[in-house]
Amino acid sequence: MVLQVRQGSLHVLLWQRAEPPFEGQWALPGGPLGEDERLGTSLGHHLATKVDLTDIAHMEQLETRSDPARDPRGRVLATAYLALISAGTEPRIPPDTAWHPVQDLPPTAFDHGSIARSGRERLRAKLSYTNIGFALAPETFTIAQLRDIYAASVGHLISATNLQRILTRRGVIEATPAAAPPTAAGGRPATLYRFATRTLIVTNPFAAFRPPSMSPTAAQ
Amino acid sequence: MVLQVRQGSLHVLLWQRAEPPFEGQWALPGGPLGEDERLGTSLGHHLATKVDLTDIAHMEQLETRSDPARDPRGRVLATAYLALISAGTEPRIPPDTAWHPVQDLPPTAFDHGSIARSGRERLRAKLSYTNIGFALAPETFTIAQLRDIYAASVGHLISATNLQRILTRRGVIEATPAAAPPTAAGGRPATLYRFATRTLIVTNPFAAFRPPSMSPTAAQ
DNA sequence: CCAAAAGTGTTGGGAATACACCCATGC
DNA sequence: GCATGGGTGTATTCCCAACACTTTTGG
Repeated sequence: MVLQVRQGSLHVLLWQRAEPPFEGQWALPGGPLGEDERLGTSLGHHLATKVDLTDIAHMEQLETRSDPARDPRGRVLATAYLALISAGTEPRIPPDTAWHPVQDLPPTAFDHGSIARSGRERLRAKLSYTNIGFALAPETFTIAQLRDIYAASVGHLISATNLQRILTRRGVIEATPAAAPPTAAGGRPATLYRFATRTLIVTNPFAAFRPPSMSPTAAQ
Repeated sequence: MVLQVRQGSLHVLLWQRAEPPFEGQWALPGGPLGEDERLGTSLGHHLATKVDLTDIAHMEQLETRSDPARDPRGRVLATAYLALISAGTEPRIPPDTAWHPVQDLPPTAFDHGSIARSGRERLRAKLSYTNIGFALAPETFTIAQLRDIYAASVGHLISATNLQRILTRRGVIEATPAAAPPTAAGGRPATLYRFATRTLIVTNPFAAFRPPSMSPTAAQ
């Protein structure tokens, strides 16, 4: 499943089925596994060829669905992946695909609605203890932009003030020398930030049960 | 993969292969998926019939491995599961299987060593933000016993004092009226505790980015 | 009475929220 | 100057680790 923050809310790319089963309903892009492929590279090929998606900022495996009744044509196993695209990039997509808000899905084929919701949960959880936001944000961004991306992904308001402090204290984002000019309405120019690393890193490993005498200063 | 805390450390149940490939090396128990089964029930059947395991306290899916070279005989997809057994139960197991400490594995077949380590990581993480300890602990237990189980699973010392406070504050464990008698060396009798619920519950959902004005008191 | 084990009180620090306040720009 | 948006200072709260201290048993 491909997720992107668009117009202030989290969207998933869906493909409208032209044939039964589930004709006319919306499905996640994907396809059968090639004989000598891994699941991840297979999905990469399907996304590139079918929906012309090549600029995926992060991809990870979600879960494998195995209900024998999930496909009326017979047993089909499906391994779902989470793929993220940075806000602002506008991939060319075929006419039978469209972006849909995850919190307001159209009728979906198979168990794809449930997969989309579980992918959203995975993203929401990882935003709070990893740097996975790098895959949703553009190369550089203002804190206000990043706050909107986080808010759209987790589904509730986020304080820009605290977001900046949390992510800088953890070393997830860093300021660049550049600044974004204010709009016509005025206002102070916003510092442009970037993610310190653009590969997935767990930044908040221990919610509790820290090892003894692993003081936060020693953790540096 | 079946995990249990035994003799103060986390063990995994392995089966010694009698035939090539990987003859003599140790593999995770499992087997092919039946035509009309789900992955989870299939694994349940394999564990029950092959290694006589029926008392699994918790099971969840880990990940699906798809490297075309992971099995020299040809392409085999494998979906790994994490299955936990309560400490103290002693399942009958066939003679060609044995418990091995996860931190000191024998030579393993396929990618099963890597799967075992990733399962341990999943368990370690979930211990800190869910009640998953219910699946490793017996029905009732003293805090000292629970501390040993947690320490074996996460791999470092745990303070019984703080463990008790954290888990009771979160409502994960609760005291029973009963107490365990002290040993011959004396000492105050230990209160017996139990897990409030014995199904998986996320108890620490927000490591950061809590919704606004969701005060911890209002969260009750 | 003493050793041993369990449990409670208490202190200190780090992290996160909330909010007041200051900064820099356009008009 | 004033509105607007960006950023910092700071108080409060909560959570957790650490450790001292009390409780309850066996010998």
